[in-house]
Amino acid sequence: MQNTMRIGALSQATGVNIEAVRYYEKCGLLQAPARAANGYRAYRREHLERLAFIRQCRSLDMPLAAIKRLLALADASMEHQHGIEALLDEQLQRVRARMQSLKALERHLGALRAHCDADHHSHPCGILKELVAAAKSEAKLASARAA
Amino acid sequence: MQNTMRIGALSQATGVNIEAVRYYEKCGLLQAPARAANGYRAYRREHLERLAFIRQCRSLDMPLAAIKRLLALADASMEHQHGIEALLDEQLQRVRARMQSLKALERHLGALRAHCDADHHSHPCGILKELVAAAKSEAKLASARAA
DNA sequence: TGGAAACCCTGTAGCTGCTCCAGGGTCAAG
DNA sequence: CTTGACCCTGGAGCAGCTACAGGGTTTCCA
Repeated sequence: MQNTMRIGALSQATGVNIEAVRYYEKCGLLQAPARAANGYRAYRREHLERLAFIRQCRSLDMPLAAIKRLLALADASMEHQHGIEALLDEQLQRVRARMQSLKALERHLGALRAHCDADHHSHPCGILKELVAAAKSEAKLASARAA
Repeated sequence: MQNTMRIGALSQATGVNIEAVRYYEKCGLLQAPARAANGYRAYRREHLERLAFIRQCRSLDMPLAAIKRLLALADASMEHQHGIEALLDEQLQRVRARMQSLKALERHLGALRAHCDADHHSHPCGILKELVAAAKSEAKLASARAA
């Protein structure tokens, strides 16, 4: 038995889109596999594992460049503890920063939405007025800055 | 006095990049302004206000398409309360969903990082082992699925 | 044995929301 | 008269894919 699989099988097995698999190869994340006589890619177990690894990292929302660095570290040796911690911390920071701004955003949107509900009965669309008013006062400041 | 401004002034006043201003015009968010004899764009107060409005919305992280819809509603009349609420709710949902996934992500990363600290003294790089192991077991499942 | 369906290949264009650049024209100050 | 600051258009680039188009190959069933 030859334990190789074609791209379709790999895709099916991992749940990774065929085009994405080829994309990872093009970016140098997934090793280029051997080719069959007809030019079809012939993947082996190591590819499957590496692809799974990539997806693990992607599920942690790491950018491809970071994964590439991580793979380089892993390929080189297991000794680069420090680099890996740094990578992870970096990623954690990205995530936390993004979450902070989303929280602020949620408060903002929530306030706007509440305003709308409150106004609802008396007069139409407080939200839009709110946004427009905010924009106008911004605009006023802006034209002041300009002058 | 003619109270028109050129793109540079508008950009300066609002803090919006010149290229972004032109981009908004191209996308149909910002009305195309009149042109001076030399072809330069001549903006007026209404443009400034609209640009400020767009930025307000962008600061709420609304996609341009949503802002466009909102502007259409606003231009048509103030009566479309319902559409606007829906738009806002939609946006709120996007934000909350994204936040949920970021929270899960943070837990994940945090756990991994803690694992690393714990292992630190005994043997090198628990994280990488962790990730590799996860990838391998995923790969095993995957090849089972494939067979 | 024939022919359709399912698979594979490469290369390119599209998505979002900009940013940056090349290769020009315009205008005021020194 | 030239230098520098401003403006124009059109196109490429970023991430991380996805979705073609336009070909070749394999497989299965009658």
